[in-house]
Amino acid sequence: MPRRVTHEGAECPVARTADVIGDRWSLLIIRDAFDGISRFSEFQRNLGLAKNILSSRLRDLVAQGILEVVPAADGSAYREYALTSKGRDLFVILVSLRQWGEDHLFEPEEPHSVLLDTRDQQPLRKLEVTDATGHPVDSTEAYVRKV
Amino acid sequence: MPRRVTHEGAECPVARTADVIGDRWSLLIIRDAFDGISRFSEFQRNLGLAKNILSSRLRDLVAQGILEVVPAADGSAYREYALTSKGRDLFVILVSLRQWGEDHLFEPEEPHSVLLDTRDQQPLRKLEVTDATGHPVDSTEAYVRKV
DNA sequence: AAATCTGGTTTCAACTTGAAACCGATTCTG
DNA sequence: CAGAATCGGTTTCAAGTTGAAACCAGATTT
Repeated sequence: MPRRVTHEGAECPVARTADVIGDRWSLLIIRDAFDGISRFSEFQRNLGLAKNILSSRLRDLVAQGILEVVPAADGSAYREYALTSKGRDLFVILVSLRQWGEDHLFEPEEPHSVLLDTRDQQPLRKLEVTDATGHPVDSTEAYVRKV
Repeated sequence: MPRRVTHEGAECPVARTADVIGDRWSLLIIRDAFDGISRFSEFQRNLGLAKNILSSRLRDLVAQGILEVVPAADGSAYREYALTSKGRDLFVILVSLRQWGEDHLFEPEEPHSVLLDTRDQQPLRKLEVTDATGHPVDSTEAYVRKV
């Protein structure tokens, strides 16, 4: 029986991360959470996904400790979903996805949303992979050492 | 009929990127490609996924311009898959996934593979989101401006 | 008190995934 | 050079996942 393959126990951090957020909806839910979305109905309206799928994804993200359920900020009896510290640390991943998409998935003049620094309203600087001393490193100058 | 929802035309670069690589296998195939894997059978052995799925994912990645088919380096009649320039630009995404996984998905003493700088054998520096002047910015200090 | 909104769960069909069998072309082996 | 093994897939089919829509209980609004 073809159970969903999992990499929970993988020695490769990329594999484990892909296992947790390597799914279109999870990534978009997290993106919306960074944009301040917190209620079930807001996620649903904004993403246009089926409620059962949203329900399942939110449950998974809470189970992973990426989101947590908190009482509604407006004092009502409803619940809200908020990023945990672990979830907020996904920010750099979202930024890397955004920057790659901007560079490779839009036509030169095609408009897209932009992520701006609140202080100066300027776009953020391009992420850069660097070595221990801060010098740029590209993929040919690094290798994975197996555990 | 529930056709696979797509965000090809989304105004949000994160959504478009998630559409292209937001899938467990694609991400792992790309990871392996960075590790120098290039042949169908190598990917299959290394990832342990079904051949039909691998075939389908490779086809998609080639269609997206992330991989390209090239003649085998050993002069045989077989083909190989190589990262394109667009594919190599995914490096920073892989690094961000790796670093988050290292920080949040392993127990303190649990071993995992590490990405090292070829020159000095040291781990790479932690990625940092910064503003236009290079100062660190966290998710609360940035916002998305819709197009 | 009735109507509506919220946050789901259930149901069921279509689609995707995965394992295994199969296959033609290429390469290795004796 | 014949036969065996490897390579790079495709086909088949069952099981799992996704999605739309209906449904529902509790909270809120009118």
